[in-house]
Amino acid sequence: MPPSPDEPTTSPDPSPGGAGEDASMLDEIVRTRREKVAQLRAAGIEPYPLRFRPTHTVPQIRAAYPDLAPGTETGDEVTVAGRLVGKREMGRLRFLVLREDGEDLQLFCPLAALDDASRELLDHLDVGDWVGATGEVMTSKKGELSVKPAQLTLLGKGLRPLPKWHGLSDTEIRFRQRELDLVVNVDARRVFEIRTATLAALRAEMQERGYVEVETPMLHPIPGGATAKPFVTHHNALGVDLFLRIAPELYLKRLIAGGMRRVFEINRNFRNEGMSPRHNPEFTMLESYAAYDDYHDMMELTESLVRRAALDAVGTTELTYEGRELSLAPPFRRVTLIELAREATGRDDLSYDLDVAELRTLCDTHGVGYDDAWGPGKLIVELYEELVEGALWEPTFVLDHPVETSPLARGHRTDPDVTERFELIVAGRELANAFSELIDPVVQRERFEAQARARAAGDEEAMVVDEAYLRAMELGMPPTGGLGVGVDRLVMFLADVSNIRDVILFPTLRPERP
RNA sequence: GGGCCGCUAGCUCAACUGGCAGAGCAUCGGACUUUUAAUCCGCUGGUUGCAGGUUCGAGUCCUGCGCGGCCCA
Repeated sequence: MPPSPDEPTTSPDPSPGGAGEDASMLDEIVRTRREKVAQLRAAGIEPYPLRFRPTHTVPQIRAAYPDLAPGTETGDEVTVAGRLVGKREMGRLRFLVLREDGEDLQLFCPLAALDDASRELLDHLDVGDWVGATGEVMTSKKGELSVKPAQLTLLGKGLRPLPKWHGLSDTEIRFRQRELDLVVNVDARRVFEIRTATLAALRAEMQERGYVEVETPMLHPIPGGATAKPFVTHHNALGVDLFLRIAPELYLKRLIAGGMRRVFEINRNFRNEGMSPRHNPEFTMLESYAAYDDYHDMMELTESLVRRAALDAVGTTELTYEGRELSLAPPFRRVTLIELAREATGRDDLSYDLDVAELRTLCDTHGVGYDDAWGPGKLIVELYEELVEGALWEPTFVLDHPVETSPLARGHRTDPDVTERFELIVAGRELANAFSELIDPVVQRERFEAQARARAAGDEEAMVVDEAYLRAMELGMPPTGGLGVGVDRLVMFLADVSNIRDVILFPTLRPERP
């Protein structure tokens, strides 16, 4: 944005430095703290030192002295560190509160007990600063576990104020400045601890089952492995457009063709579609493939993964989600998609053999919109998704999706209209998707060509023929079971949050334009 | 993309039908040697998201825009 020509050219940085006459409160706070930095340096105290060696973390101290009587002096000397989140002054006695790893520890500071440099520092400390302390572990008269420092060390001076005890509730600031959210809101930290534990649990379960973790490309020459709109990027040296991956599926199956018996990958996928409380443009998937397995094996694997994640991350499979009870304890209900669609429409004769015209009428009856290009399979899936999916609360394996919407799944062993595929629905949302993989390269080529025709007819999400993948299949593939699990959604259930942005540290937002 | 709601001090929030923009906490100055959101005294702090309009007068009403939330597509 060019400056207006009449405006006198000044420093582009509106922050202090110039003499801000009508300084806001924030400007004043920042300026005061910068002055404190200068004063500390003048006193020989470095506000941003190189290193520090605590002997204990705050949680370790709390765990080591679980119940000392009030007024105890242990004689034990420790060195601790953390962020200053509280400061109470009582004349020549000061109380500081250090927070580390989400736990607090009081520093009990009679000025007389401190050396000169520490006293000087104490006069320039603000809530928000990083502080180290060396001293004796003791308890106050009221029994509060404390360290009585002989020495205080400034570890990093903060220039901005911390929101104090009203917390921080502005959702936009929580997402844009996650660091502030993490400092102020204990619950934010809890959610991401659950996320970390969930990822660890998923990896552990896969590794124990003999799956090897691999990394496949994020930059794809053609998008594939799912029906979704991709992000496009450009490689300058090669002079070609590349696509951020919408799914790792095809690369992982090429590894199965290459003889890697069991593989999995946990990483980001990117889909260039609308955003919502349940969709972030980049999201994390666990995808796995196992030679010799079919989708029944994948159901068993899914149940184990979900149970393991719940037990490891929150200690139980019996959750509360959005105020309702939700049990993630296997076994999960199994029911075919066509049965659910029949129940919802009251049409026992519903089948993939029905006329498109009749199915469209049925959609109209139930207020379900459709596209002219859709065949019977897609129309029935739409009926199911609109009328049933959102109402499935307890974990449910919805089985046997039609061929039309499942170009990478193999045909069902007994029913030619459908594939051996399932989606796991929990609380009305798709948590996992799996199939007995299609391993016949001739059939796969036909499926790709059908997709290409749909694409040519205007379906932007339809797949493109992937010759590299077909070549791998033509090398010969063993029977293969494949599974994808939406990690963000799993964490949402475990942490009981409704907005996907609460489980992603830095969710995608429209850029700030101050 | 559409509908609804929100945006006021660093934070959390007030401000009636259009009538002097406020409080608590934080900041700053002072008192205080066992506090726990310490307390007490005093002082600061505003482009009411942005731009325009109506009006004697707009945080409030109208139009457009920005960002966010929820619902829908």
